[in-house]
Amino acid sequence: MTADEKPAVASTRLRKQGGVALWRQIADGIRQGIREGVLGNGERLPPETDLAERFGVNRHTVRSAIAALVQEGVLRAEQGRGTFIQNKERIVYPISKRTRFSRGIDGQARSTSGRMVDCLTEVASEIVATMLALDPKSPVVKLKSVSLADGLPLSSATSWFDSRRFEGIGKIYEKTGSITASLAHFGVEDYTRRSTTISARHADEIECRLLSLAPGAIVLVTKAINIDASGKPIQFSITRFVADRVELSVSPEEKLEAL
Amino acid sequence: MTADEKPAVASTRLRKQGGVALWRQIADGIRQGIREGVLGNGERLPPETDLAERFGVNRHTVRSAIAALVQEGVLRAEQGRGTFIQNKERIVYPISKRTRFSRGIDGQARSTSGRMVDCLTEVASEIVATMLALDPKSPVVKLKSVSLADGLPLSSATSWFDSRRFEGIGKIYEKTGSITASLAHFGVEDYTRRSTTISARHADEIECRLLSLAPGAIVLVTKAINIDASGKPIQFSITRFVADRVELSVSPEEKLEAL
DNA sequence: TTGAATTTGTCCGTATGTATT
DNA sequence: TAATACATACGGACAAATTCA
Repeated sequence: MTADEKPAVASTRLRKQGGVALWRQIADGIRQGIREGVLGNGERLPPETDLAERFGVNRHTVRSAIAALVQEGVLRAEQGRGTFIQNKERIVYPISKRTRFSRGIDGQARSTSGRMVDCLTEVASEIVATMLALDPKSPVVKLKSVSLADGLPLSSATSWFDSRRFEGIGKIYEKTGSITASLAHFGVEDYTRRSTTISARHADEIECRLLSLAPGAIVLVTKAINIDASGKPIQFSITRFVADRVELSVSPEEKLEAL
Repeated sequence: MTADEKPAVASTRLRKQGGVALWRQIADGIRQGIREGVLGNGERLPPETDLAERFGVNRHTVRSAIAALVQEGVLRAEQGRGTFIQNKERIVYPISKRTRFSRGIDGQARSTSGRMVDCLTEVASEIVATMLALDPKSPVVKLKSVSLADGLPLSSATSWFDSRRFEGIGKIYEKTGSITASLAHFGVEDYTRRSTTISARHADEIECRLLSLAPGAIVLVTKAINIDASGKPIQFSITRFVADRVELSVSPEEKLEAL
């Protein structure tokens, strides 16, 4: 280790002041260091023990600060390796009358892919039946999938289809990796989005596992209904986007119609 | 304390098992208790010391679990009072060509109000100038406001307007509490939304203070451009919604046009 | 392949501060 | 004022994952 290496973070010895908790002051210090560009994307933070010594606090106090920044998505901690600055560039995902997954993120990532996680036929819940305008307890196909961009998980989607109209859509999707192509296989030439609702919350355990997220990560949740040319609902889907990697864009129709 | 009070949470003595951290097991236990309705909305959790004893762990271990659930928005901790179950009902906020704040949440809350936080004239940043289609470094009015529903903060918005066209819009907004009314005062009969982008992240310190949020809370961030009848941008705004209280709805135009 | 060093993760115990009741 | 309950900070110990000689 060289003696004159640049200080990764300000090392001003902190003391209780102004009623602001020490761990908050440390978190702010690291956040500022990142904003000022002292620490670039992907770079490694000094070990917790070093930081503790520099700030003149216990290791646990530094850990509280780091934990908060991991929650915010500013840092990423890896056991045995270190703590790193987290890239925050987001892929823009357009939501419009003609929302299509592959079209949406086309060109923004070097590679995109989709993988089916699960597919089964079940009895429609009250919500699903309403969304698909089916009789209560109609059989529906439930299809769960994960999409990746540049090898990293981007979103996880659960879709429901009328089982009588789209029986076996899971197998088609498994082959094509595309909802649009799968629907076309059943004679759906075109479909449009009737409605989308958007909310945000922390990812639960299952989502963390499926999307390789740290506990406490945020997901952007969209619930959407797609309808065919005659206006009949054909797909109800709940998609959980990794909030750190995605920005949704509600664009005017004309732009995408031109495609 | 009565001897036969209902157990607020399962009190199975936990031990290291399956490689799952103790504090995670406890968090899952509490989460499950809420899902199963053992703990209702607003009810108080037993004190940390009690929980620690019941689970057979140190108080800090329980604190880790509670901290995670506070982050998730499941619980709310109040120093000196206790820890409570957090209400999670959301207000639906429609986003469409004719997005209007007051119209949007009308009828979903008993009362709504807006308050101006700050208003000043500044030189447009590169982004703001681009969004408003102004020459670089043009003077712009920056207006910051907070909206409440049923007395609780719902969102905080920062808007920019061309200072030459909308000079003094701050004073009008302060009186009317409505952007639509303020713009009408400057002869803008009608305006529509050109674009909206939506992302989610943790609230920063300033947002936590302004919106009365616990550190670690999530905000849904929308960036929007409104244009007048001739297509000229008149407002660029960044709105931070409290994610626990809001769900955005991208609705087809026809519905709101009918209003 | 092994094993030591490094680094983050979990848990315990204790003490003190601060807000509420 | 006193008791209660959450917040912060310190110290120590060991586990688990990674890296590297």
